Amino acid sequence: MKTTGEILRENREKKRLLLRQVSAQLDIDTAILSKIERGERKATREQINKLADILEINKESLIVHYLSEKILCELKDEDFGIQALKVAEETIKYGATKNQ
Amino acid sequence: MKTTGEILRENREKKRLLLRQVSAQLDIDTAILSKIERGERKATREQINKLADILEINKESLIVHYLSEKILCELKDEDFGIQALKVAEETIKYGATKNQ
DNA sequence: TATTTACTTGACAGTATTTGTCAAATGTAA
DNA sequence: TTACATTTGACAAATACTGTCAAGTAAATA
Repeated sequence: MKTTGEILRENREKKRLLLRQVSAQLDIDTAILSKIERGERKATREQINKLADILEINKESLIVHYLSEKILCELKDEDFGIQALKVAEETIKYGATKNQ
Repeated sequence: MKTTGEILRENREKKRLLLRQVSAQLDIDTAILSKIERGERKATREQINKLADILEINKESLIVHYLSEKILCELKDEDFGIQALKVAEETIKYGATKNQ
């Protein structure tokens, strides 16, 4: 599966936009956006929203991509990651949010 | 479903241990353990390991509980949380780890 | 070849969040 | 009352996050 960064870069290039142009709209330095696209940094949740608008990417698909990448990163060294995901999924479905 | 904190407290009381005794083994103040049990703070990953040992709780079940709670907390305000979980699950199953 | 332009890299700074201590407050039982 | 367990909240230290900046690379072009 493509990384979020890859999707962002592909879509930016498809629109013929420069890092400079997009990062200006995000109000950050080009350096950060460059790193985000190459996977060296993570975008913030807010930046993802803006990027979907700027690059005209379907919001749901971008967000789902971003979130699942974040979750996978958190579980990458865990032996019981899949089990945890399943429990989390069941809990959401069941409706019991019960968060802090 | 029970919270991680509830499980920890139940098991500590089952073993007739005081906060003081357990927190000493964790090398933290009782205040923190108290907060962890009441869900006011999260345990660290390392503390969860130690707690499973100290309280003789099945490691897999405690870890799964802890991780899924963490994930749910992260997704609590997300509209597409379930979708993200499913994608994450598929990605893990598929074997493509591809993390940063 | 020298300039220009886009992007990349790494050192660094400011801020936010996490993780903890401590002391005082509360609750409870002897 | 005293003693002990737990809770609470103010605070401090450590860590992680988010960004800037300036110098570097690479490719196109005057």
